[in-house]
Amino acid sequence: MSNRNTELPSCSSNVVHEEIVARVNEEMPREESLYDLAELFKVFGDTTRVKILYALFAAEMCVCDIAALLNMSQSAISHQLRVLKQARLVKFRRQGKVVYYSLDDDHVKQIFDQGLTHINELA
Amino acid sequence: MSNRNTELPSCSSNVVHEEIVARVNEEMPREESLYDLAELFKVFGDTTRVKILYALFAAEMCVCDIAALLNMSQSAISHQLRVLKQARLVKFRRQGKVVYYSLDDDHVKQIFDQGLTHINELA
DNA sequence: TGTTCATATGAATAAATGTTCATATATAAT
DNA sequence: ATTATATATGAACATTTATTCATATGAACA
Repeated sequence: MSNRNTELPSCSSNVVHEEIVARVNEEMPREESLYDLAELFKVFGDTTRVKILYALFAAEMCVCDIAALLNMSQSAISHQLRVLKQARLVKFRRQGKVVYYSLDDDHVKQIFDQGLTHINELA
Repeated sequence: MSNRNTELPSCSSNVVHEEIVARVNEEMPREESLYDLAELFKVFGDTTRVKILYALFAAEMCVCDIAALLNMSQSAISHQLRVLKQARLVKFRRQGKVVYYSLDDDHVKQIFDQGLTHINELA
């Protein structure tokens, strides 16, 4: 994912609508926000992680429970929980040997619901 | 702790909280919805595509404009527009040699705004 | 102490993905 | 027709990523 900064564009510039490009450029959010946004959605862009988050919408669960629910290995779940943890989407508490995970964010559900709305309207 | 041994996965099942797993399993959306949702977010999970969509929030634009705006090759933009087209997030119209792209969805902006809200509250 | 068990993690592997390069397609103009 | 130009697309390449396997960590308990 490299972004070289060469100078002018690829098309011959009499086709580029300079005013529009300039105006849109003004209205674009900061580069960093766009990057962070893509990073957030990247976390949501995996079936396993989506399933884990939906599971945690319903209840706090231990790693073992989640693995059982999704019929996947403990290791796979643990790796993905780490991703969710790093994105600050889940939190956890330890109780003896067992680690319980739960949601650490209020927006996820809303974002997912919006996404489902979009999907359902396509169908 | 009484426990049947179903032949579920990885951890020894006396730790799995069967009732919780069963209940959560009931509440999970259909497998297909979860898959589609992840696919949708996968589309949002790339900086270039996020930028393109934000650009189209502001105005209808031709491929050349977008390439100029983002300082990227026409080919790269065209490839990504194809992904957005397949996800039915953008539509286009042809006018002579120029193809103009615009948004084909009302939810994207809302989803993105939710995402930005999330990000900003982390900061 | 040593054992057991739930979870975490590093390394390896396979699969997916974004960009570039070269080229094809489609439209307009000469 | 021929040329020019805006866009699309296939192949190649590099990079990222999800899972597995083996093993480490950390807590309870005999």
